[in-house]
Amino acid sequence: MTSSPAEPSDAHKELAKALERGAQAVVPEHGIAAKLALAESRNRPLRIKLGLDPTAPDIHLGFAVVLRKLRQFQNLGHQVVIIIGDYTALIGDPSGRSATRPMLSAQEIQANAATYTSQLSQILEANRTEVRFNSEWLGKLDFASVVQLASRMTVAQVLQREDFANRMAARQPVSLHELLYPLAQAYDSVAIEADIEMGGLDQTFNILAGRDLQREMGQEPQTALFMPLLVGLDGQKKMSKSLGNYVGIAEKPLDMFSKLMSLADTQMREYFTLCTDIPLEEMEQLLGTVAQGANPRDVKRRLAREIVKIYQGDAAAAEADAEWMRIHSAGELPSEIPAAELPSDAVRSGRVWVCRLLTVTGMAGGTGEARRLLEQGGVELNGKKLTDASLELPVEEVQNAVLRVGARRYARIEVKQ
RNA sequence: GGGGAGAUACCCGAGUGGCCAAAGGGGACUGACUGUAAAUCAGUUGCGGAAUGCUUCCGAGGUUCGAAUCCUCGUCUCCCCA
Repeated sequence: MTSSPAEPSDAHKELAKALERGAQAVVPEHGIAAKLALAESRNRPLRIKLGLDPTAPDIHLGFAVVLRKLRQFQNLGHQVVIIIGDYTALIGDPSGRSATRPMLSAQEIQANAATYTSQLSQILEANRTEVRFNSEWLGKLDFASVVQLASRMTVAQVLQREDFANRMAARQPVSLHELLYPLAQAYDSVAIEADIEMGGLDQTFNILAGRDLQREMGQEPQTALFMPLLVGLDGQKKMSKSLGNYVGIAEKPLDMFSKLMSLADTQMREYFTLCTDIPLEEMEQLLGTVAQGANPRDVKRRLAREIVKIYQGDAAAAEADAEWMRIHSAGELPSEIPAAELPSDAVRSGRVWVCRLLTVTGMAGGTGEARRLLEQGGVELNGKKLTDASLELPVEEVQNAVLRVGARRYARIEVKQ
């Protein structure tokens, strides 16, 4: 059954190198080239597996790293198999968690999975993407089959895992059902006959368990392709929506651009590698110019522009760049300033109190905050700094005026009659 | 089934009768600096047209001149033993 796969050619190795761009690890080491050779010798596309937790879907650059990698395989004619872990979500993946995950309700899972599929199409090619729910096969297993499957893995093997080991050591509870998680994920690989499984390093145990189980069940073990987790804009934690350090792929070009420009210089290499298709040699050359004294801002602009281009197109990227320069470098006003309405009941005998102006336009959360912003010198009206919290402005002066709060919040005032 | 610990602002967390609108840290916001950032430094961070003003410390009652702090009941969380 496990006939030795064909020897990879130089061309395979070359392709594998490109596919391994940005990867953190590949197990076994030359597994990608080997799979490419296998695909060619058997004249069939590879099946690349990616398991997704149907929790909160949020397609941001971090998630896009993995999706773009999948797309790369698709471009070579391979088949992507997305597994929505609706059944495993009932267990709750213990990976990287110090506590038991809450179980999701069936409705939550359904709703999340639906949004996933629509979002995936933004990066993946639909006709080379198969979306499967693992309840399809896991739900069919009866207790005897589960027991039999479970017999293929030992408790010691499972407990070896860091998460469990740590929790045991810290006397945190580990529920029995959590021990079944790796087994379930491994069985997914068997069910869909995966050639390659992608995931983060936090998935090491689960993915390698898939290899073991496949071998046990007479299949050729999958190659594991580990992609790093993209560090978010804060430079500290992995990019995630809940941490607020993310860049969504559907954001407005200027927002995307601005967010990317706020990256720390030291994160540029990581973002170039994982979020763009710029050849690595070119990246090195660009980063090299910075070392020689070039303004890192310009290299970062290039980075931001490349990324915006991928999702919003070349024109939008160029526009975002120009706009950003206008605002930040030339210190000019943005070309589009959101309008804010000033309701008539905020006006008293032809005058508006500054604090009211700030709260009513949403620039300050309350009078106290408005006062603070004024006192701290963070408020400008038509380029004139305002600092007096008791100031009453005539309506004529406010109509159509540009209100700026802090470095980047603008509003054009529209007085409602 | 038995025993114990706890719930404080966006988050973590100190406070155990008045000196508490509540320490400290994180985060966020503002300013300075800059290369745009990061880093650093400084300030702010319940509401309030500001006042010896108002509403807060899981919820509901109570004790007291006075409660985040004490008591009762309730809700929820965690730990230990079985």
